[in-house]
Amino acid sequence: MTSPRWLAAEEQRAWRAYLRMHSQLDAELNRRLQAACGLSLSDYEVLVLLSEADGGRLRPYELQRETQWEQSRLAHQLSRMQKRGLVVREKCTEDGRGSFVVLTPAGRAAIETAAPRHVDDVRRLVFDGLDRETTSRLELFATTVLARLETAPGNP
Amino acid sequence: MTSPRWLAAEEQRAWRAYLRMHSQLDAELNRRLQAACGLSLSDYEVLVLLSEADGGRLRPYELQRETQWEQSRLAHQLSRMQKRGLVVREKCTEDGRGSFVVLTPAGRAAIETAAPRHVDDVRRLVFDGLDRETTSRLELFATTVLARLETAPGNP
DNA sequence: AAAGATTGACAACTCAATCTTG
DNA sequence: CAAGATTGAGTTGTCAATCTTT
Repeated sequence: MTSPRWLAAEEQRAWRAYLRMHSQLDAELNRRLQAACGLSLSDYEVLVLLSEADGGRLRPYELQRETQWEQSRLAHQLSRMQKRGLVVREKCTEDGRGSFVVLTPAGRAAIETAAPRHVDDVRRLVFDGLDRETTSRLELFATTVLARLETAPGNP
Repeated sequence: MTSPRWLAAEEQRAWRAYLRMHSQLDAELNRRLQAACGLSLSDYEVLVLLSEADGGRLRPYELQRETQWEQSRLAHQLSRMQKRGLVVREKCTEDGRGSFVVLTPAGRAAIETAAPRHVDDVRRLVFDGLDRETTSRLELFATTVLARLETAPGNP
């Protein structure tokens, strides 16, 4: 039995700063998107994927693959968006089990209004402050952790 | 009227990787903490702050300052934790408007069990994969964005 | 009125269960 | 049974309103 391996001082600082930064940034981006366009970041993510897809239509499982959300989270999200008229669901003729999610004109209008604004928020709050080296390290950090998550051993 | 300034390709990649990484990591840390200790990350955060405080007691506004949460989020969180016996609220005699949040023995036991496990998860999923330079850049990234958030201009 | 704090209504997420078709 | 997808119950977070004390 070994005593717990705590984080080194630099790691502690980095971790606490990271946690605080993320929650603040996420909240701020959400507030702005909500205030300016009446969309949440989740709405935005779905709308972006649909707008980039051929015909503005995707199968739910494709959306799930891209977003990496829980299946039921996606279903609830789509139901809410449908109720607000941003998307509609259609039956899939090829596979009777499946369905399609289709961007409505209102949904397309929403994302076209929201995208430039949101990108501008991200640019100003994040990337305008970062040099190339820090940006590239950010990507390295993210991809490194993602790789570790994929091979994640359960708690032994 | 200028056309929107989109993100550069490296920025896009870094941003998308960052978003995906965070949501995956957050979910995984939450699942592990929940499975092993029956605590959420929010519970954990409150318990850490209380356990580091003198007498295991803090005023709600102090918790709010540290967590940077919305006032009502904190109040709801504390009510739930109180219902589960992790904390209790006491009246503040000095200031009739205020109250104290106090760690119970059960709350202290919970954080003492959870902390080493959770730190281990963070170490294994994150820091064991990062070299000193990347860790230091992570802190720089976080503090830079935090600084920008503090001077955040509204959407002009 | 402002500070400290709580409440209620509603929105969003998680987990487990369910339904339908392949 | 497995794949694609949805539903319902319970938890957590947000916003606006409220209450009490300074």
